[in-house]
Amino acid sequence: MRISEGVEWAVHLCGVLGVVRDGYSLTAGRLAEFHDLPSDYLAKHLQALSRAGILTANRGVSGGYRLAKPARSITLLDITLAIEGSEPAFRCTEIRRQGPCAATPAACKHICAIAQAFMLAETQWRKALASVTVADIIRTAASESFDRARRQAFQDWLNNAVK
Amino acid sequence: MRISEGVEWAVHLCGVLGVVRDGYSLTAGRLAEFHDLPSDYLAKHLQALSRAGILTANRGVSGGYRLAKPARSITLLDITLAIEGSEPAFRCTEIRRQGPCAATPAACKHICAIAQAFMLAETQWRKALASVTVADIIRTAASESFDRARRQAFQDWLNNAVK
DNA sequence: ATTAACACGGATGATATCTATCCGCAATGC
DNA sequence: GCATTGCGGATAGATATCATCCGTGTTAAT
Repeated sequence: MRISEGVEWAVHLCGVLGVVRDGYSLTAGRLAEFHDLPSDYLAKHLQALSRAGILTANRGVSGGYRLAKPARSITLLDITLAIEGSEPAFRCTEIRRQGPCAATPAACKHICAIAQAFMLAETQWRKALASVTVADIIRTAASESFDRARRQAFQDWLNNAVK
Repeated sequence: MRISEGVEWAVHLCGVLGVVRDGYSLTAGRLAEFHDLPSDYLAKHLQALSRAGILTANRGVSGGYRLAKPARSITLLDITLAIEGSEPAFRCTEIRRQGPCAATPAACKHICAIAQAFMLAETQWRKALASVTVADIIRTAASESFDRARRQAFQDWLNNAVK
């Protein structure tokens, strides 16, 4: 069981887009450059975020991506579901209906207790992710992972990269 | 992101083993038969459960598997970790250290806020799974998925399969 | 002692998913 | 027009999951 790397990329880059001045945007190429990621592949993920309504994309020579809504309104769950899809991690295959003591359709009126438990666990997981927004990430990262020099380098890079 | 089918199989079959009379056991072949699963592949998972101390295995002509501890002491988390391994689903690749504004080692003193959030979500997921035991599953399944006929068929099958 | 039944681990292959790249198309601003 | 960019499809390689087979060691019954 593993979450794809694309989720990590997407959250990081939503954080970057969250500090871009209103009305400006960054291209897929620039976003890839920022964390040295494979540009074409990252583009796929950005397109998924766009389809999910998390980013707004603009085509053409002055195009690029920006957040489709305020950073405080985008949760880690939103991003995760956009990249990974919304199917649950646990997929009940109803094996209770197989074998010599197979449950009859009538006996399967209730959802399997095992599936139930895993679904509940996944709900907890989703709740936790839904409680953290891109704005939260930006705030924490700004105070914990950006010293003076990096903050300056970031601003310089942004000013040059933004369109 | 998906949990392997083996987890579902393992929980179901731990439930079966949980109602076997003390001192008796079931072979991998019998367990596979019960839910019509690929016997050889299931065997791999049973071996993993054995290595994890969830099942006790006995070799030889009258061998087989039984629960290594009471059903109330085996959680869904125990089983999941035994099958899936204990690595977290979210693997931080520290991309903040890459690119033109890479964070210095000093700035990475704190864990990345993103990794932190995903780890916390995963902790919630684990908590939920740790709060459900095989005994709970047996109890719920018995009352919800076993009508009179199936209960009887199950007892008959067990009496014949057990050793 | 021989035999049959069983768990165990390694090796191997098939299938699916993830990662990555490339291409043509459509849209946009100069 | 023309360069730049997002978009989706096609493709291929890498990795993980699913599945099978085989030799070995162990056990109990004959």
